[in-house]
Amino acid sequence: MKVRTRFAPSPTGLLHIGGARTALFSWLYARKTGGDFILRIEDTDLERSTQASIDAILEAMDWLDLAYDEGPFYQTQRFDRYREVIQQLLDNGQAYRCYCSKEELDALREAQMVRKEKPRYDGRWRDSTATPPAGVQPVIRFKNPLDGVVEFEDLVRGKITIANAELDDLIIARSDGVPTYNLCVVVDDIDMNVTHVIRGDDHINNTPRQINIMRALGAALPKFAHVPMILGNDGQRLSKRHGAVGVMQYRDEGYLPEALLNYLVRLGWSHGDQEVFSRDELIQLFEIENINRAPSSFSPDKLLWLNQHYIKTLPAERIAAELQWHLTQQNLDTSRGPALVDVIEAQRERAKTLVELVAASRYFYEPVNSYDAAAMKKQVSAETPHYLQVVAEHLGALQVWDEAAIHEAITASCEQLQVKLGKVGPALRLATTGGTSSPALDVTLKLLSKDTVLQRINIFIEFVKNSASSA
RNA sequence: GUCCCUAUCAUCUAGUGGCCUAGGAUAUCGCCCUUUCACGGCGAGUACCGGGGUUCGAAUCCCCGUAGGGACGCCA
Repeated sequence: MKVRTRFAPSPTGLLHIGGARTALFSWLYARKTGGDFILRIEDTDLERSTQASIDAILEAMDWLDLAYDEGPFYQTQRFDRYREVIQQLLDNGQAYRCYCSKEELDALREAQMVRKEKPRYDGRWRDSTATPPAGVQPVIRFKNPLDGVVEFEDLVRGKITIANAELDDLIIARSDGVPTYNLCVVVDDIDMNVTHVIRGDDHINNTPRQINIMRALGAALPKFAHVPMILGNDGQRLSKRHGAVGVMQYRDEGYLPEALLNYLVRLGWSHGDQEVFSRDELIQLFEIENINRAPSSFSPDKLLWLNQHYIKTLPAERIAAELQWHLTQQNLDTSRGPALVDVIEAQRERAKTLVELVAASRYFYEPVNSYDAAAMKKQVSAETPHYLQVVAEHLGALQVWDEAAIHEAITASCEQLQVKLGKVGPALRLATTGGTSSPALDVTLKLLSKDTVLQRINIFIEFVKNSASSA
C-alpha cells in the first residue's frame, strides 16, 4: 500500500520549530517511500483560527520547501461529512447526546480532583432515559468502551497501552454542532487514506480515543509515530507562550532554510555520527525507527554553526537568491558595485547569518562615511597620510586591476617606504572599508574597483589631515 | 492528584549484552596557521540519574526510586 502521511497544523498561530520538524519528518517519510504528503489545516476551532495563521503556515512551508502532494485541505469545508459520520455513530448507538452544562462539568471535575481522581466525564447521560432538560442544546459524546485496554505499536515508542477505564466519553460535536478535533482527525485520516500518522507526542493520550472511534467506524488503523517534544533552553516545552518562535523569524534573522532543516532533523533523529545532510541524503537515510524517544532541547549555537556551514558551502548563486530579501530589508542597493556573487565568495567565511553578511558588505555598495574610532587611534599616525599617498601612487599606476597586481603594488609601497605591512595595511583597510575587518586586502580592493579605492584613499587622507589640524 | 511517556558530556547525539579505560558534533579552553576579521588544522576537559536485580559479563535487559515532559477542554 502506498504510504500517505499528513501534516495537520491548527491555524491558531505561527508555524514554529516543533511543528516544522513534525512536518519535515512526515515529508521525509513520504518522499523516502515514494508516498504522498498531505497538508491539512485543522481549523475547527472557529474562535481561534485565523486566516493570518493559515497564511503564515503556508508561507513557512513554502520557505522551507516542504511541498505537499495534496491539500491544503480545510476541515471547515468538510463539516457535512463529519455530521454524516456523527449521525451514523448516533444511529448505531455508538454516540449519544449529553445535556450537561459547563458548570455541571466543572463541578464534577473539581470534585474528582479533590478526591485525587483523574478528572473525567462520568457518563451520566450515556444510558440515561431521563427527559432532556428543556432549552439545552446537547453535545454529542462518543461511547468509549468501558473496559479492556487499547494497545498500539508506536513506531518510535514501541508498545503503548492504556486502559479504557482511563478514558471518558469524549465530546465529538459541540452544542452548536461543530465537530471537535478527535472526531475530525479520525474521519479525515480515514477518508484521506493516511497510512502513517506522524505527530508530536502530546497526542499520545489522544491516540487510544481515536483508535476507539476508528474501530467503531470499522476502519483500518494507520500506524502511529509520536515524536518527542522540543524543549527550550530552560528544559521547558517550547510553545507559543514559551520561547517558541515562528519559522519565518529564522528567515528574518538570516538563517537559510537548508540550515534550519538540517538542524531540525538532527534534533531527535540521527544517522550514526553524521551531522550534515543534503536533502537527497535525508530522503535516502531517514528512518522513523531512528527517531529518539527522549525530548531534546533547542540549541541556538548549533543552528548558528550549521547556518555558517551552509553559507560557506552552498553555491553563491543560491546564497544570492536568499539574500535578496535581506538586501531589501536592510536597504542595500547592489545594482552598482561588484557582482553580488563575488562579494558572497569573498565574505562567506566570516558570516554566521545572512543579516551579518549584508551588514558586513555595505562598504562594497555604499560610500564609507565614518571610520572605526578605536582603529583610528590605534592604526593611524602622523605618517599615515604619506604612506597612503605612496600606496595610492602605486595602485594608480596599475594597468591591470587584479589581486596579484594589487598585492604587488602594496608590497612595493612598503618596500619603498621601508616599513612593514603592519604600518600600511590596517590604515588602507580603514580608508577603504571604514573598519578593521574585511576579506584580504587585495581581494577587497579588487572588488571595490580602482576608481573607488583611489577615491576613498584620498578622502581618508583629507580626513586624517583635517582631524590632525583641528586636534 | 490520576494516567501516559522519557532519562549517555553544558547541548544534540552514537551505542540494540562483550569491539566502551563510552565515539562524533556544537559550545568552551589551549596551541598552530594568519601582520585585519574570519576560515582551517591539532589538542584538552566534561557524561552512562540513584539503588537493587538478571548474567561469566551491563550504558545496553528487569524492578523500585528520583527527575523531567505530556495528557486529563464544548483547544488542537
